[in-house]
Amino acid sequence: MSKQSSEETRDRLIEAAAHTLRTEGYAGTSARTIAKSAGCNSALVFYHFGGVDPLLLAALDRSSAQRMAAHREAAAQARTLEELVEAATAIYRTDLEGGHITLFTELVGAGIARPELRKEIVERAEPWIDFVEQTLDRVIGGSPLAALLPPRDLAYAAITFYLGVNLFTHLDADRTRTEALFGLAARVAPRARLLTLRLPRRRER
Amino acid sequence: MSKQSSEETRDRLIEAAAHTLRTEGYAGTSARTIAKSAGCNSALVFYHFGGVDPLLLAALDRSSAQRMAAHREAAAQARTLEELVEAATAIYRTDLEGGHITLFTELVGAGIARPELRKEIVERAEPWIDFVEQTLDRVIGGSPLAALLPPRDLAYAAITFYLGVNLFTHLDADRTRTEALFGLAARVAPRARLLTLRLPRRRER
Amino acid sequence: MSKQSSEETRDRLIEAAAHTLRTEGYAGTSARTIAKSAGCNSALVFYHFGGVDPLLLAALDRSSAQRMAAHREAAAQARTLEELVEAATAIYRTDLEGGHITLFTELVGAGIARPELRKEIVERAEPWIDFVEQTLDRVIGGSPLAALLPPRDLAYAAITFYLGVNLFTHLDADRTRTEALFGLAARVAPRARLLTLRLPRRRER
Amino acid sequence: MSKQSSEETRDRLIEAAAHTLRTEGYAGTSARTIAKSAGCNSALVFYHFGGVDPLLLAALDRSSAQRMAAHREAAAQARTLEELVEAATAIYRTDLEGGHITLFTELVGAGIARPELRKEIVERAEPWIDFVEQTLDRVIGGSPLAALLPPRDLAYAAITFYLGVNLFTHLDADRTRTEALFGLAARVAPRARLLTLRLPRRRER
DNA sequence: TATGAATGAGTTTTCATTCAT
DNA sequence: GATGAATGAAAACTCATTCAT
Repeated sequence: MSKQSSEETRDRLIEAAAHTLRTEGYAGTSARTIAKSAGCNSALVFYHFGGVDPLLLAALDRSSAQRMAAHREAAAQARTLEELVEAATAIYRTDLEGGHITLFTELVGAGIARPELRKEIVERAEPWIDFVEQTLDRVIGGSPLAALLPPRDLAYAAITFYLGVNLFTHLDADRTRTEALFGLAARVAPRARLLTLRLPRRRER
Repeated sequence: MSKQSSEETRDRLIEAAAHTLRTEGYAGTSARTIAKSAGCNSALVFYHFGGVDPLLLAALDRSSAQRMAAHREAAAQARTLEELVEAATAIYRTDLEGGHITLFTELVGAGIARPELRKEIVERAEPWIDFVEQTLDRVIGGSPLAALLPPRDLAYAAITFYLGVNLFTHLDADRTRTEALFGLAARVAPRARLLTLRLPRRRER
Repeated sequence: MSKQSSEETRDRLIEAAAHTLRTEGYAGTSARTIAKSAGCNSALVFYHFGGVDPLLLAALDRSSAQRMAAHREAAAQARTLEELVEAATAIYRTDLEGGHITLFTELVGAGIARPELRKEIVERAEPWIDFVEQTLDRVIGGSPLAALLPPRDLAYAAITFYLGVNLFTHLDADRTRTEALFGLAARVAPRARLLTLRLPRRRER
Repeated sequence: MSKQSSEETRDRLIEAAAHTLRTEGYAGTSARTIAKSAGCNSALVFYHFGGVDPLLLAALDRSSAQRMAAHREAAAQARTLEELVEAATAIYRTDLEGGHITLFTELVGAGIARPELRKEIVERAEPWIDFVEQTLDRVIGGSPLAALLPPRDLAYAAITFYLGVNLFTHLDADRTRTEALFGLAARVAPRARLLTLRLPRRRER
């Protein structure tokens, strides 16, 4: 019926995969449901991507690429830890509205139960850890704080935390709780450098 | 063939469910695989528990009850934030070795894609948030630190973080990274009260 | 818990079977659903009756016995064909309200698909054919009408018709249609004897 | 293994469904038994028809279409009520031999216990009521008999009766009884117009 | 008499995947 | 490139039935 370019079909499938994953969840996402949403035959999922999971990973990659470009720019503006927390908060809200969190979390959830997926997911987290590390290094690198909290570890902590936040946001309908976490971070960030002061002898408690 | 007490069979099924979930993941866990592992007929899963998910939740409940008892005791020993971080680190290691993290994380992962499960999982997280809050309240309640970091919010942060840690531990084979996070916490904890000092005017960066 | 007499339990099961059949239909009637409604263990269905179908037949027998007693009395009042049609109409309405039609029709429907049941059902129709035949014989026996329409055949026709009526009443929500059938019979009955007049030569149509 | 045209497979499935329903009854008719009889995979029942019941209804529709075409022609030949009864008798015998009665009655029986099926079955009875009404209207319309026995009501009575006949034929192995019913009708039909004569005063009985 | 545990066979349904066209 | 037919495996779940107690 339709003589479309390969590229266009792949594109439609990726969009449909992302959409289905976001609206139906991984459990409701199959070659058929994706294909129906894309308006094409489900065999194309295998023809173009080799399977359902590779297609979903392609959707994740597209989502990640978009976010990475946008977030890199946003993070580049931050000069202090406070600004960085502000940026992270904005990033979280953008990700949430854009459905990226849902997309990502659904795949993480699926990966938990499927070793093949697991590997792919973890690989795709590395660039983000690097990104956060580089950003932290730029902002606090060389400072006494960086000596106490090495950017690499801090990056890993941030990503781990963000993963938990994503999960909770997804599981729990109550958004105020996750928002409170960013509020907490905003209150701590400007004080973080205090952590590097000389520690007075502690009075017995 | 052999008529056993209900309790014993239920017990075997719960153990088998936990074991299957830990070794095969949620994707490999079905009434059949559980029953095979328990050495009984798969219809018993429905007879005794009404379905697969209720059985898995029963397994989670058993795991949670055991952990809650043990961890409550461990946490009760902690008098300072440092000791609390130490306790949390020990808890994490115990949970990891005991397979509790895998069990819990598999169910969280499954819950992501299944709204019915989601509800149950979130409900089962509440007692843990309460537990952490109470513990924090006992240790830092009334201090200036508690004013900056309200135990309720901190508890939520801790659980969120722990959730992220569980996930990463489960996804990523490399355990040194998660261990590093606890090391970070151990270095920060004794300095946390510095955060409450008066903030000197910041030099322009 | 309850030490009841065998008779009482059988009774409760029979009532429960009738009730379940009426409200849930044969498809929703199993040893378990009946037992639950009777408030006893489903194994008792087999202990007391040997299976689900024998129990349902027992329920049918009880229903039939009640109806036969009542209907025999009602039919005995009828002296003419008109009165007999009136009585039949009343019987239909009573059966409908009493749930007998549902009970019977559900079993007939089940019997259609199950040869073992079929036999039992047919056997249980015989006394009714006899009853109708006897009644017709009393009312029109010896008359010219009986020569044209032998009571035995007429009885079989009536039962067949009643079976069809039961079925349609059960399948079709619109009761006015079946009511119209009885209206038709009421109009024909007083004229039936006209059928026995000498047939005039027919004009070509 | 072998890729055939959709039409051919659908056809085989419909034939197999009709055959299974006729020989095994609704209780013995499942996606598996049908597919085995059709020599194909049982998933095709769902692929092509969406379920077992839709397939069975398709089989009924095919059977009905064939019968409607043939019976319409046969009924069109009848000019008098006698001829109509003859035609109906022939129709009954044809339906019986062709297995249509079994097919239809099995589905009616199944519909009794299944509300979803019920609706479909009743809908499929309407065209037959219309057909009988039209035929009666053509044959006795405008006559005094039609005033006494309105074709619409008579059609409903005929279908109800035929339903009962189908049922009894199906339940009871003894065909002579149902044959006797048609004999009865054959004797009454030529006399039916007598019903419209003026009713003489009845002697007290 | 009554119970509840247990079983095996059966059901519908969905899925990833392959393949001829 | 794209389609629709086909397949086999697997899922959750229900049922009649048996049996030790």
